[in-house]
Amino acid sequence: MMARRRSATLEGDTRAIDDAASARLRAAGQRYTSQRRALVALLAGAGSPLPVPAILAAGGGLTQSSAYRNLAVLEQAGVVRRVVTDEGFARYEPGEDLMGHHHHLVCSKCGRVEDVALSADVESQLDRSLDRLARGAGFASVSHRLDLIGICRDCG
Amino acid sequence: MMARRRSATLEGDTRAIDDAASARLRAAGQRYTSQRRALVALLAGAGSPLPVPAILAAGGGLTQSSAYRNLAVLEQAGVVRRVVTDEGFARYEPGEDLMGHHHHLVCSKCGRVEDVALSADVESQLDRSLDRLARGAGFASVSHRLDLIGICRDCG
DNA sequence: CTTCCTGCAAAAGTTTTGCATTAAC
DNA sequence: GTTAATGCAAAACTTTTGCAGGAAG
Repeated sequence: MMARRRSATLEGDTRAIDDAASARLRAAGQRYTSQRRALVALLAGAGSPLPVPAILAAGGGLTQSSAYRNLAVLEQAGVVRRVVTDEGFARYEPGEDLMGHHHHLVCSKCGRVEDVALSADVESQLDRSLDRLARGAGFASVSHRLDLIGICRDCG
Repeated sequence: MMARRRSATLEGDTRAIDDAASARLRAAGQRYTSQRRALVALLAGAGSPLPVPAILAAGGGLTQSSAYRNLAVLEQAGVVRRVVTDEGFARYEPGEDLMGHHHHLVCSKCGRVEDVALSADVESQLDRSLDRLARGAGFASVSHRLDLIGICRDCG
């Protein structure tokens, strides 16, 4: 079955994500330590962006300060992405090009966050519209962040 | 010239926004004090969402705690909206139905935020797609938040 | 006069930083 | 061996809360 949609990204492939992370950190002059490896594996397997407390609770045995420091390094290397919601704290997920471009369904009651993808044609039409809009406003090299806010099945 | 696009919202009309704010606060059992009036006027005239330090610096003479408390009250009454970016602090703007539905152009270098609107047809097609997507995931009553991230003319 | 709002001060929460120690290359 | 990563503790920062005094209805 080759029905899985083709993609230029590494999607759920943990091994490939690990390799990419290694290469990018090396390129950035950073070491790929076991803590960082564990962080990347945890985020890659999570299916939704994780807040720092959840990362600490996952048992990797890392300190709060190391978590923040390593996440910052991984973010700068383009391996992870910092996701903000209106919860008052940040969440982290693998970078766009590792996970594939996607959006978030956010429950406004419980804060639950789920990954979702837009269909390719809607996404590309949106991209074109946003590009035009941004150019008109003098903004360059535009990406976008689209979140859906609603009530999840458990809270509804 | 009446070329200004028709809209069901109050858009830039400060007087109408003030009246609406008054009505909503009364309906919520809250008073429309001079501080709150000043807050609403400030946000309505700003053209982009303001962080609390900027609100304090605007000279209204209000305290930090009063600013946060009043913004929370105004948010619950549906008069203002709390906007989160990845800056580590929140910004505030007049509520959607007062300002009109719009999005934000965010400069990833300097943090500058500008209001922009999508064309009506792109917006409505997007709405339909997102509704379908959310329903499929079991989410109800969905709104969306779309930000464009790029480099502004001053930073480019 | 009763209720809510305001200011001041302290607390709570997340994230950052300093410094000595340990691990990676 | 040299350089960078880690743990612990303290600090910085945004936001929230307690409480006494003051304004609004």
